[in-house]
Amino acid sequence: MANKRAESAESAVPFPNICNALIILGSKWAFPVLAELTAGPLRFKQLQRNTKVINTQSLTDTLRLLEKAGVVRREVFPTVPVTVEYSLTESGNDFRSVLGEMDRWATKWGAPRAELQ
Amino acid sequence: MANKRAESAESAVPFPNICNALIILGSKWAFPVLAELTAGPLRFKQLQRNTKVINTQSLTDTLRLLEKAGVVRREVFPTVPVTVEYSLTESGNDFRSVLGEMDRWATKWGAPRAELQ
DNA sequence: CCGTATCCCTGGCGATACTG
DNA sequence: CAGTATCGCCAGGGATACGG
Repeated sequence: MANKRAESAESAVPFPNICNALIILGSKWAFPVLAELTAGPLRFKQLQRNTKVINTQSLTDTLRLLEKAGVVRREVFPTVPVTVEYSLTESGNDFRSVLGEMDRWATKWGAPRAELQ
Repeated sequence: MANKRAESAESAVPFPNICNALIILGSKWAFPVLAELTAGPLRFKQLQRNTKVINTQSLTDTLRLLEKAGVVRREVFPTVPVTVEYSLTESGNDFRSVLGEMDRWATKWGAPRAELQ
């Protein structure tokens, strides 16, 4: 077994700053919401319809999370009834490169189970 | 409000193939384990020590998940007592570019809450 | 050393009802 | 329309004990 590290290993984790990104990707609905918003701003109800299954509570939770993470901006327009629009911030837009890389990888390696049993 | 999409939106999700990647990133310990393995093969106990907090059950669950996802390879050496070594597959190694992109993003946008309250 | 087998327990998610 | 307020559930994670 070609393993030098096993005997002398120290826990020096690569990619130390990823935590923020993981918080986003960890939440169940964060990605679908983000994906929807990459195509342009949307309002609450519209997001709810597009992401399909999601219920009110989960959607608001997700949006609050993404706001705190700084990737989504919330704008209120004082119409009657009130209109609220969600859009990506600059960092949110930049996050697309992450999603793009994930997509490239997922496409390249397809269905994993198939070929390696 | 500059929103054309809100009125006519259809749910055509970008990045349709990401699901596999999300399965990996979704599990709590998958990333730390993956991160450890990017530096080289490790044995079970060593992984457990390096990733610190993790317990036996969670670690095995995580490793089985990563095996099924095709990113981790498990090799048994019939020593006494038995030795088991975990390493990244080709797709597992390629996954580093995803982690790298996440790291780049997380580093660039740092601590989110601070500046944009 | 490398796990499997249990049990417990928390928080994320779903569903529903209601307010500004 | 855009949420807040509750409640219940249960899958996933933690701790421990034991087997090959």
